[in-house]
Amino acid sequence: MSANDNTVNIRSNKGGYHHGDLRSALIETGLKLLEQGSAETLSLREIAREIGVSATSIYRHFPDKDALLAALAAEGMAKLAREQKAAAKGKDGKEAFAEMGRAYVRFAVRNPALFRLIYTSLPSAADPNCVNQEESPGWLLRQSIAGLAGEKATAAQKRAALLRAWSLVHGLSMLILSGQIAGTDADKLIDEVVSVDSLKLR
Amino acid sequence: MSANDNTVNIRSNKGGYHHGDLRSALIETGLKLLEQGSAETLSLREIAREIGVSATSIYRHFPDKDALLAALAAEGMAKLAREQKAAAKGKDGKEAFAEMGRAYVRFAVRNPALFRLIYTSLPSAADPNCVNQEESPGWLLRQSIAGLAGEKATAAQKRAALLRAWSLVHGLSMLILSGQIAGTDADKLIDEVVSVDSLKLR
DNA sequence: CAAATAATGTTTACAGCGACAACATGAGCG
DNA sequence: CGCTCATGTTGTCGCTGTAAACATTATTTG
Repeated sequence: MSANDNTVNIRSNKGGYHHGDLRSALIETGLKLLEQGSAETLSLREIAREIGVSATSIYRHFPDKDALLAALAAEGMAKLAREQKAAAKGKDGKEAFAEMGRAYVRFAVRNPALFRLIYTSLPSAADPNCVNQEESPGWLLRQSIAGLAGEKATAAQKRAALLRAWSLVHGLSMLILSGQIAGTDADKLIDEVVSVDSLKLR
Repeated sequence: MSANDNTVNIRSNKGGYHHGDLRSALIETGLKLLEQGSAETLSLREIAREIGVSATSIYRHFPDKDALLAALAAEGMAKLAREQKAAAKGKDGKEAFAEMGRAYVRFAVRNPALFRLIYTSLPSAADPNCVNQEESPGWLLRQSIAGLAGEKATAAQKRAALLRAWSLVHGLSMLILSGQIAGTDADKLIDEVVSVDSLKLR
């Protein structure tokens, strides 16, 4: 369920001094604690405590807190991208896009702290070598939109369409998370907003 | 430029023990420091230091840090609403709405930390007695959209139109702030996205 | 296989933070 | 003038992130 999906070659805590796969454990528990609190209330010491390891051991795997948070964000981004793909699987065209949008908002609602973290742009996340590429949610939306925008759409038109689509789902997600949209069912909201007709695609 | 616009009836630090209008000073300096750092990096002690007052004096005016942040957020919300109004002044219909959208995004870009704070929903900001009403940006958008949506639009249609419009500008703002939209001119982005045609208004 | 070396985890320590309690000051009212 | 209470201060606590020095184990190498 976590980290890099290698079936964790740990002996998990064979008995003592060395943990085995602390790095994965850090990310895993980090994500877990993120489910019950924001990224700001998340503390390195709490993670360490949870794992049962000294507070400073973290620094053998990450230069500082931001680096760990960046790793969590990358993990979350991959998870979001996976869910988007899964939601659109089997569909194509308009429906594929709509399903991706739904998956996007649903992810935000179900993982508020993680979602916020993803889009909080710590300095480290702006690294050019970072995951801002193939696996990013924006990329996936781009692909689905590109197919939608029609053959004779210019590059600029496609770009604008992507921008509108992404802004729409992202904005809806954020507004829901910040409690600005009073107690309405999230799923209904998604359908109201993420209807392909609402995007000027061509 | 700050607080509640009352021309600060302070003697500003007449010489000693009592400051005069610490509460306003706290908000003012809080907003100032927010311009060069996030809400998380903002510390009560730093604000106090800046004003030249002891760290704990803050607690004579706010129960805790969240309360001060909530006050800053309220201040920011009012400022945003003011700029929206000003931008739409003299215009009406589609243009009024477009100008409001532009003002919204522009505000976000120019006041990133403050904008984020506004939509961070501290528990205190969820208070029912809070400013979530008339002066809120959402409310203003609602008004302009209501006018746009046509006479025979149902309430549900109007609600959906508002939701789409707000999501669009909010999402664009957030994406820009999080650095997801690579180095393009913000003003151009606004015009690309916030074109009334892109909203399914009727 | 044994010794050197590198990787990983621990202990100790420090400064900065938010917050509480006890105390000091002085403004406003009788 | 003197009381009172709002406002500002000092001292302290437990928490945080993180640096330095040290301990333990894995891994490489002779």
